[in-house]
Amino acid sequence: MTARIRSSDKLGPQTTASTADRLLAGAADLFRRKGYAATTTREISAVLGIQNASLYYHMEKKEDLLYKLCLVTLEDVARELARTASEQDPITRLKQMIRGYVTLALRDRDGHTTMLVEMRALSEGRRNEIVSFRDRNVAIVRQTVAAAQKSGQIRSDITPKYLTLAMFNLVNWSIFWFRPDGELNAEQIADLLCTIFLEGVTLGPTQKGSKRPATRRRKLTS
Amino acid sequence: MTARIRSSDKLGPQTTASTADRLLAGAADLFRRKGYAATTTREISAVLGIQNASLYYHMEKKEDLLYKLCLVTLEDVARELARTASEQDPITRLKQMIRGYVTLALRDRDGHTTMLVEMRALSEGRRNEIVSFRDRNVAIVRQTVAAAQKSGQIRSDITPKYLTLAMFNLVNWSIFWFRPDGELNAEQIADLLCTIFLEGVTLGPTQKGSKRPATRRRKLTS
DNA sequence: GTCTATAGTATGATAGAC
DNA sequence: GTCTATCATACTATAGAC
Repeated sequence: MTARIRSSDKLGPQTTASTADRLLAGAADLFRRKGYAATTTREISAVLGIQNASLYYHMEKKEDLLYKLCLVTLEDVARELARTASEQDPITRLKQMIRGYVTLALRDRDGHTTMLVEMRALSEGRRNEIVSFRDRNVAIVRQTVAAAQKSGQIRSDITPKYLTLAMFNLVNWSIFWFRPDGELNAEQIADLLCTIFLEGVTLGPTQKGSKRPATRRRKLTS
Repeated sequence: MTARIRSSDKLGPQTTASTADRLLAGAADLFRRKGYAATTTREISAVLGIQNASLYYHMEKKEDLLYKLCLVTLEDVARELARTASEQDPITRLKQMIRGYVTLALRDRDGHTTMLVEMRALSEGRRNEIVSFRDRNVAIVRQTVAAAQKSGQIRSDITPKYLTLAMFNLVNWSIFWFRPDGELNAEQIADLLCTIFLEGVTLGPTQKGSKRPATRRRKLTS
């Protein structure tokens, strides 16, 4: 079982990664930056330093790369969500899910962006498979949202469906603007988005910072 | 000055739209569903019921369609944001901006999705132009966010930059899952997201619905 | 303003040597 | 496992008739 290589992995000078892994990582990088359709197999092979034809020893067709990327990325998400299974308190579990998911997605923007926006380029059968995999992951979050409603920890005037959609809205778009060398790292963005999702941005109508002082006193961004 | 045709516009049976307008609308629809690179000029011409070559009477090259779409979509956004200029109260203005923007984006998903995700396919010069146009729009929102902080209406432990990014996160991703024939219409989604952004999802630590009863009493989704 | 015909190029993929 | 050479196809865009 060899680990996949992500652009975020800081590889040592003499790292040996299998060609299959470097292929997937290189393709993910190009797919995120240029899109799947606009990326040519020649560009992918150039990243590996091999000829276009040599790619076809490692894959059958270009679409295989996209499919595999979607699959392993969704497996990462499923694994991350499963890590929270032991937590009994719904709201604590939801926080763990959000933080874990955001951190994961921002650390592997290539895979997540490709999976989320290039999924449509897959053949119908594979697309259906990937979509239902994604939906299963979303359903796990939604169940936790519903549990947090039942325990009276989060608002119930909005259905779990839309609360969950709003949560993914809030976190997913980050993959488009996050920069690994920016002022905030992945964990900090995760905390920030988690806080906004849970608390919102409004203070009391007139008084400043009087409402939820515990989280309001320390600055979250500089 | 002829109005652009959007897929959301309910055209009467004998509507006459210029070929240029139908071209832009047809391209936007394809670009959103398949992506810019994966959409061929033959598919675009087929939507208009003309031959591939006939397209080139209306444009110079395929990229012109993408450029024009980005431009008119950003002009729509600028116009929508400008409509709030008369409002003096920062938080009220911010609400108007969010509701107006979400409603606009969801009504013209073709244009907004294309602008937001296919922008990268533009030539460098045009892309820079479009990016700075978008950034000017974002800056207008950010100023209002900053004003709402100064007036003590929203939290100041997060910088205007990240509050604004979080806001656009929350609203932009909706273009990917919103369906015009879904259970909630554009205005309802706009209200819902606006509420979550302002209030968050958390209720008090133990007591149910005791915190912000005014907005919590009526159900926002069924 | 749309047509037919086609040029010119780039693409995904294969064949077969090493 | 990678190479050179190349095929077959699809694409954007142009030329010129109507």
